Amino acid sequence: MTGVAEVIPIKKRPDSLTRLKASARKLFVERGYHATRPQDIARDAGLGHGTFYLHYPDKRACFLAFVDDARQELNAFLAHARTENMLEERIAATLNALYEYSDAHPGVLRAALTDKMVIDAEGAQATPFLVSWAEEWANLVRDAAEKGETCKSYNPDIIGHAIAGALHQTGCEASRGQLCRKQMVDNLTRFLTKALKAN
Amino acid sequence: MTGVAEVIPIKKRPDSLTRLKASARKLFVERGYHATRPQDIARDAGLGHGTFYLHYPDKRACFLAFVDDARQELNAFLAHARTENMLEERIAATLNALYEYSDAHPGVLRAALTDKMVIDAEGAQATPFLVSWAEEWANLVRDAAEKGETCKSYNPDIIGHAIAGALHQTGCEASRGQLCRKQMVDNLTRFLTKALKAN
Amino acid sequence: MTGVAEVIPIKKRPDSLTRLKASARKLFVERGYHATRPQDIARDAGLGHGTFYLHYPDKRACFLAFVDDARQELNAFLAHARTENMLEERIAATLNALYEYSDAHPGVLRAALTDKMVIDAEGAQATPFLVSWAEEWANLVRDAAEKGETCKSYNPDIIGHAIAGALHQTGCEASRGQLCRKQMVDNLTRFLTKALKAN
Amino acid sequence: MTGVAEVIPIKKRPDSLTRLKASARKLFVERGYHATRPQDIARDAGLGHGTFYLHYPDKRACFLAFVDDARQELNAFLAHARTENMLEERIAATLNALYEYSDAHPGVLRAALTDKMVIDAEGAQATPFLVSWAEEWANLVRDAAEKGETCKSYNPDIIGHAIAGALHQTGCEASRGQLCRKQMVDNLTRFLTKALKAN
DNA sequence: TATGAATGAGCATTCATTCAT
DNA sequence: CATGAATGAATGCTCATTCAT
Repeated sequence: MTGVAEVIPIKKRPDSLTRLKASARKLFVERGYHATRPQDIARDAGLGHGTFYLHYPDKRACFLAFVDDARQELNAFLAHARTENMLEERIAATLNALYEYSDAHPGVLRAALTDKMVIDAEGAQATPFLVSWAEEWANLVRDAAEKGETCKSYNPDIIGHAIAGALHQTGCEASRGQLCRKQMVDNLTRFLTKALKAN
Repeated sequence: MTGVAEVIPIKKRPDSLTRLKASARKLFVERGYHATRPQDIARDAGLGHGTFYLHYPDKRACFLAFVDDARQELNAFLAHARTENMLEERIAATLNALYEYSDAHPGVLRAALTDKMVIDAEGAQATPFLVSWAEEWANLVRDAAEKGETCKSYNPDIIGHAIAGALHQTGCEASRGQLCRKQMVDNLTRFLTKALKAN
Repeated sequence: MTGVAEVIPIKKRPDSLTRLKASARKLFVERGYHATRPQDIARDAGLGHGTFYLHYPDKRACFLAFVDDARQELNAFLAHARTENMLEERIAATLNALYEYSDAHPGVLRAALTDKMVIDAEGAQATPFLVSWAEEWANLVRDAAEKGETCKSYNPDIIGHAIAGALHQTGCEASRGQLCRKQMVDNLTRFLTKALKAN
Repeated sequence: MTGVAEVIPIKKRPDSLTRLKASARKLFVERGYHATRPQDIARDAGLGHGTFYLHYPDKRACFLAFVDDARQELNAFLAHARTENMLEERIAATLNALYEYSDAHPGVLRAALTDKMVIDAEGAQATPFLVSWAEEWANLVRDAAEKGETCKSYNPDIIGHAIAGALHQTGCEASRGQLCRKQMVDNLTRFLTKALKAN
């Protein structure tokens, strides 16, 4: 009530974009792209639905922004996993980071990995999330091969896609609570390490 | 009017359901679920759009029927692969069958594997295609483990999902023409065999 | 009630397009383009608003069709006026036909002559109604000049526009009931004849 | 804070109303009434869009003010034309003034003469621009008739509307650059003079 | 069995206007 | 005076589905 007190809530309440983002994420995860109306997002954020269009040109852009945010968030989680040295450690660290993210943001990856054809039969999402993910695994495989840690006769691109797909699918099942997290990391680490390692 | 008369036009033209199925498949593959209207399917089949509802209660049922047909078709392709004895042979045979099917029906798997949330936020597809596929791989892993061909410490369900996901993702990329079919079968066979085999 | 009776109402009731056209005309005349919603037109026609889009791709097309119908209708009225020989007679006949049409369809010309910028800031109506009208008067002036009936030093295009504008404006006022029809035809006939005639 | 201090920034920059007026005119001319949003006007004027409502109660009022300004501006142009004595001179002077204004403010007349129904299906614009214009011509005709310069058997109101319409329509075409200005004044002066003069 | 005109709930989006700062 | 985030009624249009023929 005094001038002094007013200093404290520097950011009194999250601004509308922040709230829209949170609501968009929540609803895209819960209901999927097609079952979520811009109006629902705005209402969930406690805003009039005109406000939605103050921040996004259209619904598609909002979804794409959600995907991009998820991508960056996940990258932050995965970043420290890349510092590991040994292949097996790197795989384990990556899987752990991945499932940590999944736990922290249940369903987000599943929603964000939605095939772009679902959103827009024509449009071109810069690089579909899964593809960029596959590329990262391909690089990991390539690097390891150069270091002699990995069987050299693999085509890294193919293996990259295979790994990305395996993780996506197990992740989806995990997010439906069908599979035990700990076991999953353990099994997949051993599975991938065994498949990849040099000898 | 008599049975005799009916013999003549032995099989003039495929009946309407058959034609609807073909058109539905074509359009679901080309455009995806949401961008395909019942009307488009009927028109593509050369039928009035009321006829669509003579054969399907609604659009969702039509899509589900399409998925189910694809599942059965694929199973027929995969059937003889199960007769192989050795793990590696079975894996190679399965992959070959899978990609043969993909070649014969480009895009069908991709479309049929559409996440059910895309179709219907609430509804429960009996068993999602990918899940049933994962189960089959889980069984293969379980069987092989019993025979001592496979590392016994894997949880077959987890590994089943991982394999299904890997195949789905590589299959999608293949259907976009990004990866070479032959190399893919070779790489994946070696990758999976190495990951699975006992020692 | 008998089969015989059923032959009589060959066209039982006007089909939906006919009714939409009538309602569109009525509402465009009464309220103008912007204050008329496709839904209003359909409702006025006793149809669901989806039906509107069975017949027109959009509201603009419906308006343009209305304008075109009016143009053709008016042309039919004007047709016999062209058979007259002497300039003064032709002018008088044209004016009479014009105001007959205006009486038969009050407000239609006013609405149909709506500047295209009002409908669509960008779009290009083939030939705006008033312009095509101006061209007809330009031709009349040109013909008369060749026959020596008219002062030859006029630029027919300019004069054509001037006459079209004069008739449009007087027609608008007439349709608001401000000016007496008979007097108007008489005054304008004399005015135009005097302005045009050779000597 | 004192009157003295206020003298210094004599007229730093046009005040906001002036700038709004200029932007409103520009945009109403370029895009028409319906395609111009209050927000566009304010932004074009370099002002926040709340400011618009400090000066006008609503968009309609702004448009009406634009029309009124144009009317007064044009009157100033036409004023000296009224001082001419002979009918033909007065007509020529008026036309010249009119087209001078059109050149100085291209498109303004066209926009300002927008039929009031376009702005507001119900509302009553005090006196539509074209009507007041027609009245002025009617007065000119009446005056000339009293002086014996003009054929007395015309109804001045009808002729006034006819002339106003003719000038409007030719003006529109001129503003689209279809007709030559000089020729237009010459042709119309002769046309009107011939039509009006006593004998 | 086949048709396609008709339907209207529903959707994405716009825009004139308000009001707290 | 000035601002611009916020609003929500309103709009043009789509599409899964029905039903009279």
